[in-house]
Amino acid sequence: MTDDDAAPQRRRTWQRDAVREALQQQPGFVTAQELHRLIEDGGQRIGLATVYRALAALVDDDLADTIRAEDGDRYRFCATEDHHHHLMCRRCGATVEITGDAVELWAAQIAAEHGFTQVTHEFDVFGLCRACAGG
Amino acid sequence: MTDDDAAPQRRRTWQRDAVREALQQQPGFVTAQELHRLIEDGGQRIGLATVYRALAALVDDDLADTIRAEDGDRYRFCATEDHHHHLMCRRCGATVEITGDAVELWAAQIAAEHGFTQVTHEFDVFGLCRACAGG
DNA sequence: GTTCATGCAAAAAGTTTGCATGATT
DNA sequence: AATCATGCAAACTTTTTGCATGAAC
Repeated sequence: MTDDDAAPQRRRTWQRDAVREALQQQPGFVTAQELHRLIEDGGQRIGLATVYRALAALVDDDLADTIRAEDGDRYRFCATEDHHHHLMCRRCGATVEITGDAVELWAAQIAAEHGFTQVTHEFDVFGLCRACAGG
Repeated sequence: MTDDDAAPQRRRTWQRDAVREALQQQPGFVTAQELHRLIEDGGQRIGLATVYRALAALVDDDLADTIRAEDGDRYRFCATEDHHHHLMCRRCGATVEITGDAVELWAAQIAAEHGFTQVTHEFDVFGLCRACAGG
């Protein structure tokens, strides 16, 4: 049960700050590459690998959230520390964060019943938002 | 509203049959590569690209379903079987089908609350099964 | 001064595509 | 005979990693 929570002594660099800030400024989900372009368009030169590493660190620290999209993994700043899920519009990408303790518990229970450990789960709801469905 | 349902005249080949059959025999989600290996292990030589193309055709014909996993896109045969979810071992791939009316209802309710329509959802639980957790 | 982060380029990993050959209708 | 599918390899995309340099502690 050795947690890999052994906080690996995170150093503050302007690159990491830039990634976090750029991520926070985004309303929705962005890919690492989009974020990289955003930062460079802002006049700061930064390596793509650094963006990936910074994002991985943020996710590891539960400060960012990730989902897998068609064009790659998308990240979003996520101050809420709880695990939560998303309701996303298939058409315009509008996203609503949803939390559901019931589902968390249910997933854990199902897993336990079957003897599974180190459980994670993915739960996302897709649909058409009112605006996009709009007649 | 022009659907791209212009069925492009699909020809029957043993490769396409093999892919469909192999997919149907899998209880859970499989990657194209896993499917490719399964077919070849079954004694039939088939190109990986062919497996990808066959899967794309099945998805296009609504005969298969896809989700994005850590190790790539995973497919499952999806002929009108009722909606259910999976508990899958990250290590050995053992899969348990789980049903949860509560979650179905909850998803629908959340979506409705936010004015979303034409709702679908993905819910899968991943963990280590007892055997793989071993020790 | 030590340790960790950066940046680049190369490597992985998964998927798609071009093209000549072969199979299906 | 005319198409469409296959197979291979090469191209592509996204993400990760090795390693030398540079920054943070």
